[in-house]
Amino acid sequence: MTLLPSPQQLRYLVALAESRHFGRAAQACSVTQSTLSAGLLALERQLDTHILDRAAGRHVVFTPLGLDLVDRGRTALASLEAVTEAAMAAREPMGGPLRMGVIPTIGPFLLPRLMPALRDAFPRLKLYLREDTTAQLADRLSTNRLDLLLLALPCDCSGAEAMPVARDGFIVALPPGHRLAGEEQIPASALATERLLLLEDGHCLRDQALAVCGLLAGDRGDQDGFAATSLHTLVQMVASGLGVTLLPRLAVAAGIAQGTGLVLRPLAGAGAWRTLGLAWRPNAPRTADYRALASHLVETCREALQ
Amino acid sequence: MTLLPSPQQLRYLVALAESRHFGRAAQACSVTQSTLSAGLLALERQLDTHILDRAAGRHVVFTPLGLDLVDRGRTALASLEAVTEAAMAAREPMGGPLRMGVIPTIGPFLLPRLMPALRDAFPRLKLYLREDTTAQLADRLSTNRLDLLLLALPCDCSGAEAMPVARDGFIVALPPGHRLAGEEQIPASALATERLLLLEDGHCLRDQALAVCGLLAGDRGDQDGFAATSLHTLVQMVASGLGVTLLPRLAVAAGIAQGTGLVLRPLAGAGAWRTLGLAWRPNAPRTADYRALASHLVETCREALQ
DNA sequence: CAGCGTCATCGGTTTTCTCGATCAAAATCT
DNA sequence: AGATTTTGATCGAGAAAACCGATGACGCTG
Repeated sequence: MTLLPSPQQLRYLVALAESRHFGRAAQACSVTQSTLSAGLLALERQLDTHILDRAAGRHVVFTPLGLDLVDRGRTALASLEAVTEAAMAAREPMGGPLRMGVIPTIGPFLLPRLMPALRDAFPRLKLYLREDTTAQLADRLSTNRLDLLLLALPCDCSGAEAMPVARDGFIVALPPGHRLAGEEQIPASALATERLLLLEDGHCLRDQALAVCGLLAGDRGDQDGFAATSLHTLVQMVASGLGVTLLPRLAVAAGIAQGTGLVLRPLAGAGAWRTLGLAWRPNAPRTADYRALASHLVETCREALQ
Repeated sequence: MTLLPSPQQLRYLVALAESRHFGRAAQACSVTQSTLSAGLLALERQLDTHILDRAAGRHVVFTPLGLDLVDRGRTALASLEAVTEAAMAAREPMGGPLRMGVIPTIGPFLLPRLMPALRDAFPRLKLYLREDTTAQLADRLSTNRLDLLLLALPCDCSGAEAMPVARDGFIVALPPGHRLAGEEQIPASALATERLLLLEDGHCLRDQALAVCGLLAGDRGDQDGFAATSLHTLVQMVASGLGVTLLPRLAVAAGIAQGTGLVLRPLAGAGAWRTLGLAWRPNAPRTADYRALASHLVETCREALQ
């Protein structure tokens, strides 16, 4: 039988990798520096390898193998945690802390509605939130720093399991008095000749808006070099007559354009929406919780979209 | 900080799941029965759950959660092993034991050549072999019971990383005096009217042979209910005039048809071959070794195919 | 009902883990 | 340069955990 590294030692290892400082790493592990030092030395002795380059002056320097081991240690710890988490989840559903990532074009408009509903439904649920772009969230999901993502599907989170929860329609936002303001609905083709304002690169809404207009990403290169950093600034830009844009109905329903005088018209056409959904690691210990959360989200989204 | 299960406890858990007997499980873990029993109780206490259904009379019965935890424990142990293995692999490349799976239409013809070459090149390598069908091997790869597969690509080992090592051409095997025996090469179309003998279902060579003849699996349903269980029996069947077949060049080069009087002609056409390759789990601790092995295989295959 | 097989429990021993204190070396300050 | 501080390694002692052998409890079997 192989000699396995102890979870403790792995904790020391990854803590050291994160702080690059024995004392602080020890503090993070709630042990003394001597304990952490001895633990790491024991690990090196057990594996019969050098994890740290102790010749390298003052600072903590990992060997190439050391960095590899840090990575593997992290995943090993995560899989150990999955065992206890699965047990906890079975003992009391929706119990422990849940780290959820949300994209900025959903979060501010759905969460204010979602959170109270969840507090009522699952009083013991502790929901930690992080707002970031799809790519960033996907990275954090795959590296076990997030448990659950709320974003637009399909997302290229390799290997993730996803579940759709709602269709979010696109709304065309026009400055007051715009030539299209008279229409009930606006077909995507009518936007081809308009100056279409978009979020800056990295926001999935940008690509989805372009796609629904039949354009490729990069096709339309922010002619004036101005892209908005949030839906709120985007709305302001439209209001100052710089152009038109597409907003998610969710944001409109949450009142993003209130008081701006903008003209809001649904985008016409069959595919004039994007899919919102949850994504998580397959084999995650609490998939049952996630599915329950998803069905709650379906309800909340329906309400939020009127 | 979460309380993690100890690797020891997880070992006890999976050992018990495998033997369903405390005494034998303890023996497998090289501890006494009392130790294993106490360890499992401690685990149940730590996780505050019931893993075993102790009301269930005589035999060891797991709760549903218990079975889930066994599974998660297995993967957690595997990821811990990956840490030590990565260290060992870095210390001495091609060092430790390597569990390789091979399909039956490659193994018997390539391994006799491969093994001596590997022994020379990597004297410290300990290669454990298992011969089985692609599906079985893929299952064992994904459940960490095998490290490396030698098979025909593409294989549907979900999530596996693969590397091609050779093209193995198809050879048409005809009974002596067959009407096609005069040809230099035989086009796939000429086989459409022949009685094509194949391996039984489950062997990938069967599907590949059908595909290269432009037939779908199931198209040709072993009309007489007879399918061979190995290439050797297949050769015997052709020799007794029951029909014709396709053999991998590798098998022919290894002399599978020697002494049978069979007429052997290359199959003509651009796609008249299949790809042999290695497959392994991505993030496996010894991918460097696997790649080195792959390049050795390229050489051995070239030689084996003349 | 006696005997056997199986798992849980108990006391004692060995091993491992951890702490506080101390040391040596490098970095920083004076 | 010399003193001081910072940082990681080391040491001895105490605490905790793992393990073993023996024993107990319970159900199954003959």
